[in-house]
Amino acid sequence: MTNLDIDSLLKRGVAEIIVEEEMRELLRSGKKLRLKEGFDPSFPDIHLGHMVALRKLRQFQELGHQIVLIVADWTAQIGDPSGMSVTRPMLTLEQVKANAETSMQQFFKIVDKKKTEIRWQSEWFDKFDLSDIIQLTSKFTVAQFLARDDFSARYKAEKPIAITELLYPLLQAYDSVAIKADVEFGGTDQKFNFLVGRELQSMAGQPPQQCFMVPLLVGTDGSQKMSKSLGNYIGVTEPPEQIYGKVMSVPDSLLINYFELVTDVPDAELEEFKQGLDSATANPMVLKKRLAREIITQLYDRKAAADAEQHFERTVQRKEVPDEIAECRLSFKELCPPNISVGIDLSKLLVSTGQAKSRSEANRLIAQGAISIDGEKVTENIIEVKSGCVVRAGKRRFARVIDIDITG
RNA sequence: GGAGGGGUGCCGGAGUGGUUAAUCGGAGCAGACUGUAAAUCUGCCGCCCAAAGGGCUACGUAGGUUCGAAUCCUACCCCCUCCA
Repeated sequence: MTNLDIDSLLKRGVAEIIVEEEMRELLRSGKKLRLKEGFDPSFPDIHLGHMVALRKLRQFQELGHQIVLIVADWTAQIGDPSGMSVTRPMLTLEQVKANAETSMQQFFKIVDKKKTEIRWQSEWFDKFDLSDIIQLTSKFTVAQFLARDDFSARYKAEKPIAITELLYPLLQAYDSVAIKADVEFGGTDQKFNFLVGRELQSMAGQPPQQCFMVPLLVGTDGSQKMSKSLGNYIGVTEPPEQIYGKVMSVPDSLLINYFELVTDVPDAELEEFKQGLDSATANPMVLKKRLAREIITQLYDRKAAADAEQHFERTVQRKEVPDEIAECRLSFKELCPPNISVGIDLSKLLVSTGQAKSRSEANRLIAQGAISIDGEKVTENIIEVKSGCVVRAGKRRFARVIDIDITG
C-alpha cells in the first residue's frame, strides 16, 4: 500500500486517529488487521450518521482487513451514556435481541457481510461473575471516569448518573480485549470508551488498539448530531422518496460536509463545489439534488434515485399530484353530520384517511387553507365530496377517497 | 440518617390562589415567498362536540382547603446537592 493511498484513507472523513503514526505503521506492515466496530442495538435503525464510520470500514475491508462486528447486547441493556444528557432507559434482553436482527441487516447494506466476523458480547459476558466484575472495575477510578466530558457535564448540571453507566466504558473496553482488536472504529463521542479499551488491553498484555474516529454527522436540523432520539435523522431503510426529501431539507451550509462524509464524490470535485458555492455561481439546490441521488444510489440503486428525484420535482417543485396515491375506502354516510342531507364533515374525513391526527388538527388545517380536493382549495368544514377524488393536506399528504356506499 | 433544593405541555424553561389550555425559546405543522422539504416572514401548535359557541382533560401521585388551585395544606413517589 502506497503512502498516497494511506493518506486518503486516513484523511477524508476522519476526525482523529490515536495514534496516527502507529496506524500508518500497521497499514504499511501489510498485516491483516482486526477492525472492531461495536453497534448498539438499543435502536434498531441505522441512519446516515452511522454510515460515516461504516463507509470507512468498508474501505478497509476492500483492502483485505477483517471487520469484527460486536453486537453490544449487554451494554445496550445499560444504555450508552455517550453524548447523552440523561440516563437512557434500560432495555430487556428480548428487546435487544429483536433489535439486533433488524439493525444487522441494515449494517450489511454498507458493509460486506461475507467478510465480517459477528460476535455477541454475551459470548464472554454471560460467563462473567461478581469477581470478574470487581476485578474489572478495580482497574479504574471514579475521578478518571468523571473526567469524561458527558459525565462531568451531567454531574455539574446536577443531573443523575446511574452507576451502571460507569460500567458501560468498561464493558466496551473489555470487548477489545476479548476479540484482540487492532483498531476500533466509531464517532468522536466514543473517544473515552476507546481509550479505556487501550488501557485495558495494555493491562492484559495486548498491544493497545488504534482509535479511529470519524466526525459526527449533523442532523437534518442543522445543529445537533444526527440521532434517532432527536428525530433529525435519515434512516438507511427509509423509502427513497423520503430520503430524497429529507436530504433536500438539510441546510445548505451542510452540503459539502455531507458530500465529504457520506459520498464517494472525489475531493477535486468537492473543491469545485465549494468554490461554486462561495462565489454563488453554483446553485445549492442542484448540488443538493446530486447529494440526494448519490446517497440513494448507495442504499438502493440508480433507478430508485432517479425515481425519487422525479417524485420530488413533481410534488414539491411543481406542486403536482404524485402518480401513486394511497386509496382510502370509507363510508361517506358515516362522515355525514346528522341533520344534514348533503355533504360530509371534512375534518372527520381527514382523520379517517390518516391525514390528520385528530379532528382538532384537521380543523386547524382547514382553517389554514392547507386542504384541497382535486386541486381546489377548501375552507368549508361541511362539503360535498365525490367518490374517487384526491384529497391533499399540506404539501405531502395525499389520499384518494372511495365511497364504499356507492361501490359496495 | 440529617439539612436544603427540585419535579410544569414533544424538549428546555416561566409562572407561586382568579380572563392561565398555562409567558417565552426550540422542535413540529400550515401559509406566503423561493432556484430546494435551505433561508426568511406570518400564523397555528391538548382533546371532543353539525362549532365564530360549548364541553372535557392537563402542571410527579393521591387526597384536602376554597366560590375558584399549577399555585395553599397533608401523605406518598422520584431526582439533585451538602453533611455523616
